[in-house]
Amino acid sequence: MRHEQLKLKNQLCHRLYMASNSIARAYREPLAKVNLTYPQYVVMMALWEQDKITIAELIEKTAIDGGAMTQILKKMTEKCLLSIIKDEQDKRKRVIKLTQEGQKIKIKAVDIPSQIRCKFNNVNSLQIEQLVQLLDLINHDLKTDNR
Amino acid sequence: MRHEQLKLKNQLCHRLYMASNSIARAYREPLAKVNLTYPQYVVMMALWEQDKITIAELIEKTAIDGGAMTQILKKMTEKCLLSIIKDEQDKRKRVIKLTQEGQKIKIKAVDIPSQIRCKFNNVNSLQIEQLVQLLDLINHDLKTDNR
DNA sequence: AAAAATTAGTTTGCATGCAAAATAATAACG
DNA sequence: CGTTATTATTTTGCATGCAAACTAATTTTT
Repeated sequence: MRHEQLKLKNQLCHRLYMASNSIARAYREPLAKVNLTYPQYVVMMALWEQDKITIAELIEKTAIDGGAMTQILKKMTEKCLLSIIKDEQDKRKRVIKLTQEGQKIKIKAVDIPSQIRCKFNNVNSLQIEQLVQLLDLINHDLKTDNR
Repeated sequence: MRHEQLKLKNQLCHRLYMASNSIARAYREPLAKVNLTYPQYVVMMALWEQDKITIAELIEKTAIDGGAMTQILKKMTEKCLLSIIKDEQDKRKRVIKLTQEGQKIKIKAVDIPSQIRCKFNNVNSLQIEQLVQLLDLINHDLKTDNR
């Protein structure tokens, strides 16, 4: 029966909506201690993995919206976490580079993911692994679709 | 090794972030045809399930932020989808009631979830079921924590 | 080489999500 | 019964997510 599908509790999208919001909320407090918002943290993680990358590459890695990225990078520049350098070869491009301050914060932020994971009392590692794989399938299907 | 955890592709939160955003994006186009945003649609689904409920109950069911809810309901009132009625017993409370227009839209919106599900070419029903169950575990652990 | 198309980023406007402060009304308490 | 605490909602301020329009620089066409 189609109306059964319309119930909120049967909707994958609503589960994702809640899970995504509540995980972001869980990150908020620990991230506040290092003065970062969640998307800013995502940018930091991308740069800790690979520094000196283009804004376009950063958008690709983080899946953060381009318009939002401009604002996020501006604020992070003001906090002296990174600097935005013009590319001399291609003057349209800009390269993002962590400052020493930005590199140092990594030490404080390394433990945050495991702190969050501690909150999952009723979810074991195997289940998290399954969850990640299933989300990958979803992400893959929707990525190829949205174009 | 702890630094391995910091990689974006190993982070549950980032998968959720991407999946939640891309599902919401997938809903955008079909919802635009019935002139609804995603959170507005969530409110509609809650009301189709049970009409004439309190704002607090609506917040509970939808997990939408209270501050946002006020704005969402205001816009939906302007679109004549629902009306906000003062509760005479307890004048702090307000009851939300669908208009005829709001009830009618259900017919057009019933098929949207299955339209989205069609996009999951590489995910079968069993996997979606698993995903929903795992997300429930996450949501449960984080809900009991965030208080 | 000049026009057209494409690419990299930025800006703008609208709709949340969220924390915190503010309101209004009801319940609790001494 | 009047003061205090609690509850239901709203308001405010900040940080995105997203679509669409816009700018600047580079590449492709003709």
